[in-house]
This record gives sequence, structure tokens and C-alpha cells, in this order.
Amino acid sequence: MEAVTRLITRKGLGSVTIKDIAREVGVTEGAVYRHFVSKQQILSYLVDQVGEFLRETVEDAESQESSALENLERIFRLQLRDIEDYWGLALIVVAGAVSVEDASLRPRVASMLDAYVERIRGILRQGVEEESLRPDLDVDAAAFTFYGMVQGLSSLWVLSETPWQPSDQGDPVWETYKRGVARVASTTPAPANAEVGATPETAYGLPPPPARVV
Amino acid sequence: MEAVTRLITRKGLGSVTIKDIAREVGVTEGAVYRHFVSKQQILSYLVDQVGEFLRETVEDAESQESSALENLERIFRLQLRDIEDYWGLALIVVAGAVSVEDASLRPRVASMLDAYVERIRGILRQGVEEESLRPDLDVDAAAFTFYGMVQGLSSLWVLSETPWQPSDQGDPVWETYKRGVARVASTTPAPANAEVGATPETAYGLPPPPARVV
DNA sequence: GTAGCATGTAAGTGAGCGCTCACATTCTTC
DNA sequence: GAAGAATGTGAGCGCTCACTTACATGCTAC
Repeated sequence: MEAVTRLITRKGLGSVTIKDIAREVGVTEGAVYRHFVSKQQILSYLVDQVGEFLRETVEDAESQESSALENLERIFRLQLRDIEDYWGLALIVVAGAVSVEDASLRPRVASMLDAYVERIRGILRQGVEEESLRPDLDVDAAAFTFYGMVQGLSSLWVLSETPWQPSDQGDPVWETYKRGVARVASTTPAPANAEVGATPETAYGLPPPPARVV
Repeated sequence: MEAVTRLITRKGLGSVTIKDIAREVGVTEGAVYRHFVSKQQILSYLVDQVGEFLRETVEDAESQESSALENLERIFRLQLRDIEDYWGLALIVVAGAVSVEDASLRPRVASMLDAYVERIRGILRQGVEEESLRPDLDVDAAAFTFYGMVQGLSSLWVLSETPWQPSDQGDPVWETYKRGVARVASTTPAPANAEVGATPETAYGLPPPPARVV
């Protein structure tokens, strides 16, 4: 499974063949079929693995005893970092690219992503309750937008030639989101004549994001 | 090209073959090769066509003499509608799925999407100037988020089994976005002890969003 | 009307795919 | 150390794909 992940990260999902996998592991094709009954099964396991990975990410961030908004920000940043590390997996997480080609995997990808979005909704709901988020927040909409932010950054990054990183854009994108969902009174509203381009302070007791060379 | 669009809409991108295209048009494979030199060329034309389609959508919305925020909202809604109508094209617009499989098409898809996002940025910049958007708005971040909203809704929709439509979620998602980018001073800020569940006022002279059953 | 060209057809080619199978090797168990 | 299971090999099967080619047909120009 690790080899498959590496290959997808390197070559993209569609062009990974059983022969590729076998060579990456250092065996022949036949040997692969001693452990998996079909290519579809391999991809299916991969989807499960990605789902598990997502679940862990969310739970790690949740376990910290802090506000929902802080937890969300942590998830957001972890997600961007993971996407940078696992180029190809981003495509699964983010576009459900597998399921486009192989309709039989679609339900699995769908339910994996659904579980993820549902977890985000849960945090948002908690945020509304604990009043770190707007009381009139539409939780579904905010969850969609959260998912979209990650996905949008990922797919533009994956396509782009220039070597920027999602996390470079993470701060301002998050600020925009926060403004949309946070309780208005608790944010420090920008003065009307604030300087354009001023970088917002990072908060929430997070370590400052690692400096990245652009 | 229309036949290709229909086929992708019907079957997904990866599983469309030259034979499929030929049959859809009503000729044989050989005849297709009288007009196109390769399958890659066909897909390349398709990407161009999608780019043109996007450009037209944005320009239509821009041509209306109204605020940048209103224009953006119009683009957002048009986009969701188009995605519902052209299932498969959503995947190109939204995930660059082609380019995942065929690396040679990637630059083309990338520049098409880049042009789109750049247009969005232009509208946002205009909005900052005309003061319908926050003066300290990070235009890049807001453009990313805009793109992500559309993409997030699309891909979750494409995967989902249940028959919801992106435009069902459009209103609340847009509200969230608007709150993130619009000029704070011109919105009616919720008082610190606002009632839970209070619906924010729409502003900017927009008609109230149509009531939607969720 | 016929030359020339655009367009179409049917059969094929070669390559790559997922997958299988007869057979070899290695590991475990007693 | 032998039996048997697990694991690996390499050839190859059947299939589909993008693409080609030899040949037919219709349209246009003069």
C-alpha cells in the first residue's frame, strides 16, 4: 500500500498499473495477485486508508482542548501540509478522481468524504454552541466552504507550474473564512483605513507556521 | 465536439473512447481521424472550449453595471447552474481531471483555470476600489476561496448519491463568503448579544435571496 | 464528365492493460 | 528433515485501446 501511495504521488492515479506496483515493491505482477484479488481492491483499500488518515487528522486536532475555531484552523493547516507531502493523495481526497474513472468505487469515496465533512460540521456546531462562531451560522454551508477551500487550493496547486505551496496562501485564506464564520464581536475588526495587504496575526497558541521558501 | 461533451457528461471523462465518439456522431472510427489527428487534440479543443465558456460566463455577469459583489454573486450562481447542466464538464473545470491522466494537457488546463481565477481577482480588486468589499481584503485569498466554493460544491455533488443540487446550497454558502469579503462597515454588524438564529440582513441593494427548502 | 479532393468505411496493427497459470522457491511446523 | 502452505516467477491469454491503411463514395470545379 505504501508503494501504491508513492506511485500515485509520483505519476498520478490513472497511470499506475499493476506492473508499476510490482516493480516498485520489487516483485513481479503475479506476486501482487497473491495479496490482492484485483486492482480495484487495491484502490479500495487505498480509499479506506485515506479516510482513516483524514479521521486521524481531524481527531488529533480535536483532542486539543481549545475552541472550535482554533481546532478548525489546526485541521485546515494540517490538511494543507498533508496535501503538500502527498501530492497524489490530494487528488483522491480532493477530487474523488478515482471514482470518476471507476464508478464502482464512487460510493466508497463518497461515504469517506461524507464522513469527513460530517466531522467538520460537528466542530462547527460545537463552535456555535460555545459561541466562538456566529450564532446564526449555517453549519452546512460553512462545512462546504471549508472543504472547498482545501480543495480549491489543492487543485490549483497541483496544476500550477510555479512553485508556490498551499500553505503560503493558507493564512490569508483562513482569515477570509474566519471572518465569514466567526462571531463578529470576538474578532478584532479591521479599521476602515487599514493598510491593504496587512498580514493578519496568527493566534490561537499555534506555533508560527514553518517558514517556506517560495 | 458537442458529441464529446455529451459523452463526457454521460459517462465520465476517462471512459470515453474514439469508438464512443464515432458512434455518437454516427460514423466509424476512421472518419473521426479525418478531422482530428489524435484523441489528445480532441481533449485539447475541449479544454479550449470550456475556457471560452467560462470566459463568456464571467463577461456576461460583468457586463451588468452593478457592484463587484453583485457581479460575483451572479457568476457564482451561473457557475453552479452550468455545473448542474454539464455534469462531466464540471470535472474539467473543477478538478482538472484530464490533466491528472494526461500530463501533456496539464499546462493548457492550468492556464485556462489561471485565466479564470485572474478574472475573479480583477472583480475583487474592483470591489475593493469601489468600496463594496473590505479595504484590507486579500484579493488572492478571496479568489482562491471563491474558486474553492464552486469546486467544493461541485465535487461533493458529483460524488453524492442523494439528489441534492449545488444551487440548493448556493444561498447559504454565498452568505458565508459574503460575510468574509464584504466591507464590514456597510453590513449591519450583529450586536454582541445577538439572538441565536437571527438571519443577517441582506444589503447592497440585492433582492432578498429566494427562499429555498433545504 | 471527369479529375481531384474531402469524407467515409472495414479491417487490421501493435501495444498495453488486468489477470491467470504451471511451475519454482522459501518458510513454517512438527 | 519432510510435508505443506505461503509466496514468487515468467510466460502468456484475452481484451481494449488509439491509431493506420487500402479502398469506396460523394461533392465540387472546370
